[in-house]
Amino acid sequence: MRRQPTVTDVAAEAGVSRQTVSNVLNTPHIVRAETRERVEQVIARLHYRPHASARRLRTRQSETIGVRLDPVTDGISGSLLDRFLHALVERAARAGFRVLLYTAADEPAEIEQFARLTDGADVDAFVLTSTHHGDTRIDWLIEHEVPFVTFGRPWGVADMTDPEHLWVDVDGRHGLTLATEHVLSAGAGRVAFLGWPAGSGTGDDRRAGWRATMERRTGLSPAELDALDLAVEEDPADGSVAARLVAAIDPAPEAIVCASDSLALGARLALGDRVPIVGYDDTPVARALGLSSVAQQLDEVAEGVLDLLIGSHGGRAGGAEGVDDPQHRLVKPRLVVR
Amino acid sequence: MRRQPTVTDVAAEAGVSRQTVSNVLNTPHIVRAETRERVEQVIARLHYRPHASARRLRTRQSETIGVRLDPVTDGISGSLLDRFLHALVERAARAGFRVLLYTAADEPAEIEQFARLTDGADVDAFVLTSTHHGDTRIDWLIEHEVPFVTFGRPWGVADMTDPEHLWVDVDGRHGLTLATEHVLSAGAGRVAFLGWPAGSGTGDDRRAGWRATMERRTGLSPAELDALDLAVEEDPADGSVAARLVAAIDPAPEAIVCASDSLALGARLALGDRVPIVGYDDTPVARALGLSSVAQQLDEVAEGVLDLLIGSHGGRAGGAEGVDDPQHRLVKPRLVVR
DNA sequence: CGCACGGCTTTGATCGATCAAAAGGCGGGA
DNA sequence: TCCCGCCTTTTGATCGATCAAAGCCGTGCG
Repeated sequence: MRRQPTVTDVAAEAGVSRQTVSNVLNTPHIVRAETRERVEQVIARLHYRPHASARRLRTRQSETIGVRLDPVTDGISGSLLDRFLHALVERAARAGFRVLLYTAADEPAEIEQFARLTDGADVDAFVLTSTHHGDTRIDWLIEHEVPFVTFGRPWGVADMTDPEHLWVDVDGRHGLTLATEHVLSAGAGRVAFLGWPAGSGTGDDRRAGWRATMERRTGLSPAELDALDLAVEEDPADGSVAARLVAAIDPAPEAIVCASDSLALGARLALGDRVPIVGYDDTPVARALGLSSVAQQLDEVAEGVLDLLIGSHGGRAGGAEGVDDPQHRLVKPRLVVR
Repeated sequence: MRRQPTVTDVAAEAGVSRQTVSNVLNTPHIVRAETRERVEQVIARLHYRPHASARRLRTRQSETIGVRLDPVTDGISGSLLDRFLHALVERAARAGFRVLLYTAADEPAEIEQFARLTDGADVDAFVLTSTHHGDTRIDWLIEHEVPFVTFGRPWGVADMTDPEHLWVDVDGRHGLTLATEHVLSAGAGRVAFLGWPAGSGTGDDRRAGWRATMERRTGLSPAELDALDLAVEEDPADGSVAARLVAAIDPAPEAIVCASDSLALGARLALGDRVPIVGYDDTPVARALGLSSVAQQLDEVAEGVLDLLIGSHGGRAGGAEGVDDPQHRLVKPRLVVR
C-alpha cells in the first residue's frame, strides 16, 4: 500500500503552499480562480484525499453521528429502525457525515457511551431513537452541550417545545385518521381500534386519531366508542385474542384499525380476510399478508433529523427556511392500500 | 464544555512524562507497578480519555470496522442483517472497536467508498455481508491490502480456501439436515423441499442438506426426490403457489422444509397448519406464526468475524487456538422447534 | 574500579491537517 | 513619491497522541 499523498505533496506539485491547498478544499472562494484550478488538477491527478483523523484533531469535529443500535426486539417491527438507519446513513453521507453505531444495555451505560464517544471526538452529535418520559440521556446531552436530535417527541408537557431539544416525529394521529377514513369510505360504519394500553405517548396519539375521526364522521356516542376501543400488549397472540372479542361485539364492527402491524397480524390470523384490517408501520409482514398499513416516511424523518442537526450544529442554515418551527418536525405518514 | 484533559495534563499531575502515561494505557507491563498505579489514579480522577483522532493520526489505525448497510430488502428476512449488526457492534465494542456504516448503490460505488474510508483512516477493516461469485470488491480489498472478512463463503472453487480471503458462514446444509431429521423423527416419511432455483451457493447448500438426509434416512430414489424438490423465487406468493403444487403430489408429502421463512410463510398461508412446515432464519414472522425454523447463530458469526479480523489485522492471537482452519469459520445453526 | 547490561523513564520528532497572523503585490489617493 | 488598504498567499505554531532513541540508575562481573 503506497503512502498516501498529503497536503504537502500536493502543494509542492502545484507550486503553492500547504495552506492554499487547504483553502481550495475548505474555503475555495478566497482562492484566485486560476490557482484554485491548478490545485484542483493536482489533487485529482494524485488522488489526494485529506486524512480525516488529522483534520479532526485540528478542527475538533468529527462529522460523525452516533446512533444506538437497539437490541433486536422480538416484534415484527424490528426492521423499522433498520429502514430509518439506512435513510439516515444515505442522507448523512450526502452532507459529508458518517454514522457510527454503538450499543448500550441501559441508560447509565448509554450515557457512559456518550462520554466516551464525545471525549474521544469520535462523534459530535447523536440521534436518539427511543425516547421516553423523563429521559435522563436528554438531560445529560443538554447539560454537556452535545448536539442531538431525537426521533420521537418527548411526551412531557414542558419538554415538547423546549428549544434545546430538537426532535422529529411521525404524526401518528394523522396516520390513524387516514386509516379510519379509508375504511369508512369503503363502506364500514363501525370501525374498531386495536391499540396499546393508555399511557404511552405514541399509542395514545394513534388512538386519538381514530377516535376523533370516528366522532366526526359517525357521530357514535362516547360509550359506543369505548366499546370499540381495545387495548392489549404489543404481540400478535394478544392481537388475536382481542380480535375475537371485537368480532363478538354486537352489532359487529365492519373493520379494524390497529396501532401496529403486530396487532394487525394477530387480528388477521384470528379473523382471516372477512374483516378489513389496517396495520401500522408497513412492515414486510403487512406486505406479505396483503394488509393495508400506515407507512412512516422514514426518508423524510431522516432528512428532518439531518436538517436540524446540521442546522444547529454546523451553524449552517439553521434549519430550512419557511418552516414555522425550526426546532421540531412532524412528518405526515401515508396509507398504503392493499 | 470544559477542555478535556490531555496526556500532558495527566503527566504533570502524576509527576511523570507524557510517554509514561501513554505506556500505562498501551503497554502497561513495561511500567513499574507503583508508577502505573499512581498514573491510573490520576487518569481516573481527571476523567482522562485519550483523544481518538490524535491517536489515529499517529498510529494510522482507527480501530473502526466499516459495514455496508444494504438498501432494505422487501423480504421478511430484512431484520437478519440488523441482528447480525447488533451482535457485531456489541462484540466489537468489547474488543475496543467501533462500527461505521456506509451505503453504496453498486459495486463501483462501494469500492469508491472503500477508497474514501481507508484513505482518510476512518476505517481499517471491512465486513462484507452479501458476497457473490466473482465479487470485484474482494479483489480490490486484497489488492490494496485492506483487511476484511466476509459473512458468507465465496462460492468459487479456488476462492473457497484462499488464505487471503477470510470468511465466516453458517452451515446451511447442516441446518437443513436438522430440519429434515426433525420432521422425519416426528413421523413424516416423505418430506418436500421448497427452495430457490439452482445456482445460488447458499440455496444449493441448503438443498443438499435436505437431499442427503432424505437419501440416508428414507432411501427414496433420485427420481422420487426430484419430484419432492421445488424451486421458486424468494417471495411468499411464490411459496404459496409451490406449496399447493406440493399438496397435489400423490402420495402427498407429510411435511415441508423451506430454504427461507418467506417461503415458509407462503406455504403456511396456502396450507394452514395441516402440514408441518419448517422455515429458515427464525425471523419474527416465524415466531409470530408458530413455525419451527432454523436459526443462524448470529452471535457466533459476529464472534467469528471479529476473531478473524483482529487476529489477522491486529496481529494478536491470529485466530483462536485449536481451530483447524484459522482463516475460515463455519457456524452450525440450530433448529428452533415450535 | 570500571563498564556493560537490563529495567524503567524521559526527550525530541512526528503524524497531516488547520488556525492565526504576517507578508507580498497591486492600485488609488494625497 | 509614498502610504494605505485590499486581495491573495505564505509562514510558523498547534491540535494530542505515539514512535524511536536516548538517558538514568542500580547490579553484576571481569
